[in-house]
Amino acid sequence: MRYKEYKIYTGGILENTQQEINDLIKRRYEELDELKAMNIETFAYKFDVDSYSTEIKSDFEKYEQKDVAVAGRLMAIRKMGKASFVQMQDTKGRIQAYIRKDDVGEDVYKAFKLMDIGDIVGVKGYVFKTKMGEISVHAKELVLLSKSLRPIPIAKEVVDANGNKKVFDQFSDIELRYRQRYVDLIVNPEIKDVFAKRSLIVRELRNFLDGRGYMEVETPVLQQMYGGANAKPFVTHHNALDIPFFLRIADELYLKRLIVGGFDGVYEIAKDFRNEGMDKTHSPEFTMMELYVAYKDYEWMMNTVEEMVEHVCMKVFGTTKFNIEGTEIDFKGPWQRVSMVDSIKEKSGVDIVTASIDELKTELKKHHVKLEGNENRGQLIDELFEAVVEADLVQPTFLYDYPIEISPLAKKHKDKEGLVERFEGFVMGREICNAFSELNDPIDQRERLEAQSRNKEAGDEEAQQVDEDYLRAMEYGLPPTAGLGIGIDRLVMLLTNQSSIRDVVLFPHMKPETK
RNA sequence: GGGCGCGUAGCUCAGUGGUAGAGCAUCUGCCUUUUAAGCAGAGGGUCGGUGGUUCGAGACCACCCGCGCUCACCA
Repeated sequence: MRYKEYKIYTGGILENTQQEINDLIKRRYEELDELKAMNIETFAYKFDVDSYSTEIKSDFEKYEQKDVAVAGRLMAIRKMGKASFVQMQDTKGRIQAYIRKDDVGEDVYKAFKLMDIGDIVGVKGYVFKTKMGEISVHAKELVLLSKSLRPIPIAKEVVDANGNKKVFDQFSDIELRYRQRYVDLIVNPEIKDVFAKRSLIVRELRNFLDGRGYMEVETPVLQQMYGGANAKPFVTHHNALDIPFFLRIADELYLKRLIVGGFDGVYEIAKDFRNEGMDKTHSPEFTMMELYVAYKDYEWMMNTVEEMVEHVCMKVFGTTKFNIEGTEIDFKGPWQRVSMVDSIKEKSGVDIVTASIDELKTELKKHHVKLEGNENRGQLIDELFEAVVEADLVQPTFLYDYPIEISPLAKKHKDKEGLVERFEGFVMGREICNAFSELNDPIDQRERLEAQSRNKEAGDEEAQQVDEDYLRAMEYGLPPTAGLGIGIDRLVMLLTNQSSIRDVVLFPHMKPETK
């Protein structure tokens, strides 16, 4: 790691400190001392902002010669002796301020000379346009709001006549950008848009669901019994009860308990945790939206997903058409619908309804799929689907009717043996949602969970547990119910055209920094 | 976990075995409408870490740490 530790003596504030330090940081601490010696407040309490950079620039006629109060981080300082220009970056963008000794006063200008790129300042003054045509604030007052004690990895940028921004020496080290996202956000402000879009996407999901009358609820993160998905959990310990707790891997079983309890439509948008590997599409904690609606089935849910995604696209982006990694994708419904049986038959010629285990294995071998040897029929079919079909599901597509073995919480198909009423939505070859007609027969459910439990004993670490309380709830009566799960991170990845989950998560997990 | 690649100044990067470099940033001086401001000068390094090869290692070898891509695993 590039993290360094020094112990230095400056005779000042840094005496006997133990922290990352270099000449640039040392210099800033010295400036801090000098400013304090001048009775300058180096960390202020408040500043009343009344205007923002982009608004002043986009509505110049209204602001011209008017007094404004702006605040932001100094991103460029151009000193020309007794007058200077600075670029201030506020939450919306950047604006130039003109600092003239004659206007702000000798003392303030002297203090200004001790300010650095990265410092947060407030400026009060009037709006004008320079000789070169740049809309600026002519400062009458300049105050330091927060002294920055670390050099920020500043890049210079130039905007050409066409409005295209070119950045020089951009802060681009991926590791540092993730580890110090706060710096990334300062110096690469365009990424803020991805997170703003994420926020809007979640808001519009809520608006859609609330508009349908479904109730948002909160269910336990800490669970004595985990379930609702096949995954390895995180384990923690509750001291007072002296028992282990699992961090939830899904909301499903609690939400369906609420359907039992008489809520007809409930949803939750929350973090799930799975103790598995991390890569471009997997994060150990991720955000899931789950929705359960009583008296509906999976076909109804397909329509709902189409409407929901279309709603989000239109509200947030104003269109259903997206260019994702160079491919034109249209989320407008109706989406293509194809059964797993038909899609595999079309791509490989294999009829998974009649094929024997050996035939499935032979076909998988043709596609170079490595098997452990103990896969059941459903798992083999799923493998075959992933090998021959999944990557080709580019435009939004519902794939429906899954093998029963890999769907222990889904209702048996009303007339197709060995299958359940389940679908997943795919875009760009990636799964974006998973849904089914919920299994509401407690006797069937017990058999399925016990089969899972046997798998677990046979070594399947991700098999589900037999949740007796959930089975008890089901015995009281779960109405026919349609359920849905959407991975929010992956949906945001698609809609914002980001190829890594880490680029839609503000603080992605990293291995510890070593000193 | 396997394979490939990367790690040099605050940032972005050169440096193919012989005195550690550039641009920006920083510091000093000049400069009252500049804008990748300019001009003149200066400082700044455990070359990710530990061993090894060599007269000599930033470079070569081994191991370790971190990051990326990819495969495996996996929602």
